[in-house]
Amino acid sequence: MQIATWNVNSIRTRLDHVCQWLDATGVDYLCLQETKVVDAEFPRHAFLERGYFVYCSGQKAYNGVAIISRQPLAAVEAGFAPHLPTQADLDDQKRLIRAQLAPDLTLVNVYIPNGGEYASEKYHYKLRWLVGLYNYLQQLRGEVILCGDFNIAPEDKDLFDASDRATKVGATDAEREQLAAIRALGFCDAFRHFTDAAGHYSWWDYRAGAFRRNHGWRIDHLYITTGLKQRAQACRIDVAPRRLPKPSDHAPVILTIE
Amino acid sequence: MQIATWNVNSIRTRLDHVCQWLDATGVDYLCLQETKVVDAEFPRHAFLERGYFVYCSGQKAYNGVAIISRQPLAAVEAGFAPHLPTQADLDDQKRLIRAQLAPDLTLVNVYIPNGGEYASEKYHYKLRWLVGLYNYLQQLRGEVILCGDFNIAPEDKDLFDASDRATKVGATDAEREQLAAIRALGFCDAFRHFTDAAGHYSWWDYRAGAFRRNHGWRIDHLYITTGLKQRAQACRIDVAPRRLPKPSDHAPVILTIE
DNA sequence: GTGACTATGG
DNA sequence: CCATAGTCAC
Repeated sequence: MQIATWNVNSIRTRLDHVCQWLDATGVDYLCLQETKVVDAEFPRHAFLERGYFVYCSGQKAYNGVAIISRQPLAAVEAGFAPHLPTQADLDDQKRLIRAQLAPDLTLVNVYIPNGGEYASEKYHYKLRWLVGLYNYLQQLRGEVILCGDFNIAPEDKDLFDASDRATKVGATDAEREQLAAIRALGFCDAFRHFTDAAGHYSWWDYRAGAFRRNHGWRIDHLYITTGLKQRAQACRIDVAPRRLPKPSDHAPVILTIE
Repeated sequence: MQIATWNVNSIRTRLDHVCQWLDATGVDYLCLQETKVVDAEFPRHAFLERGYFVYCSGQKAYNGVAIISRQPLAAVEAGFAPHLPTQADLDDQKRLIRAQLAPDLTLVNVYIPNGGEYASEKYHYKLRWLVGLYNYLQQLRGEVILCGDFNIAPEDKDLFDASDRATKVGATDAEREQLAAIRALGFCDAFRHFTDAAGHYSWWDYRAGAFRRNHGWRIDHLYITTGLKQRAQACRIDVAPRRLPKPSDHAPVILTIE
């Protein structure tokens, strides 16, 4: 079974790339972020005709998440509110969708805020959102796959240049600590389960030839609860779509579990 | 010798179409309108590497004209001012470029204002501009090829629906009278030299499936002075580029003279 | 409908 | 650098 996460930076603009990639890889579950489209205008047709089911939670212009699945999914819920009505205010931005893959297996797909400038309004919103996510995950039961665009490089080896990281959003202590707290709920970074190597990235800025020079960040992650660790067989980043004309700035990350 | 006129609706966006078309037809002179780019950013390279010379007069976002020529051209001048400094005010918008093709042969490439709504400011500007063009042409000597996007259908058979034409900009009496005055300087509509047939158009609105239904207008013209009439061998509209994906709303018109 | 502009977000 | 929205022009 293959589960992938991909920030597509507009599903309408990237539809051809995503469909070609789905046809080539045949992943079972594809978690998308930054779909940038309201649900009524999500291009479901392309997925339906390939035998996939579409579950999405989007908005105009920004954010938006979706799960594309070979199987129809149960208990699909968007946002925090269904489980944590106290933090329904964080649902104005469409950044979370979850589904039940099996009686004991939940899939959570997140698009964690970018964070803007260090110490800005957006930065604090990102930290607040991470607390919200912590609360949300805490009340889940059973095995969980938590994936998406986290906009956080967990370690210095997960970004090409960790200098000045005290104020480098995506690599600051406060963000990493929030992510560590989430991990402490029982999650394992599936990519790091297989390699310690530096230089593996999932995002490269469009500017300044960042991809060509491999000036990237590993910010797209798949986290798995302990019960899934022994079933995990591989986790890799597929750089190929980032090489295509008019690519997303992110590459998909694929987890294979038996 | 082939001379063509084509409103490309952005030379940067249409560069591939124009180059393919140049390669296929090998026209000697190509007059462009609505290049929508300042001279410094005109994509000359694509033409230079095909053995063409580029002469352009453009501005940001709107208007802009250019002559692409197999031969280097002499006496290239942009706007009215070089010959009629009194109407230099009409040169704020880049709508005219001329060149000497031979000692006795001048090529004038124009992008006549669209005219907006009937009786609007823009409509009156169009009529003023036509007077300016009349004055400009009057002082030229020798044979002249005057071509471009005139935004005027000379006769009712030159548009798909001539009803309500009293207020239909592009087909009003005032515009046609100005065009007739210009023609009376000694010009012949090269296209009409070869056919009287209706239903031949050079522009179709992007909206409402206008092209598919052939709801067009013949507003792109090549006018030739009497001395050139006997040398004219054909004048045709090439509809093929309008069928391509992401086309200009205009088709090129080609005059063949011996 | 298409393109270019400005602004914003990333 | 890329994508979106809103605006304007055609």
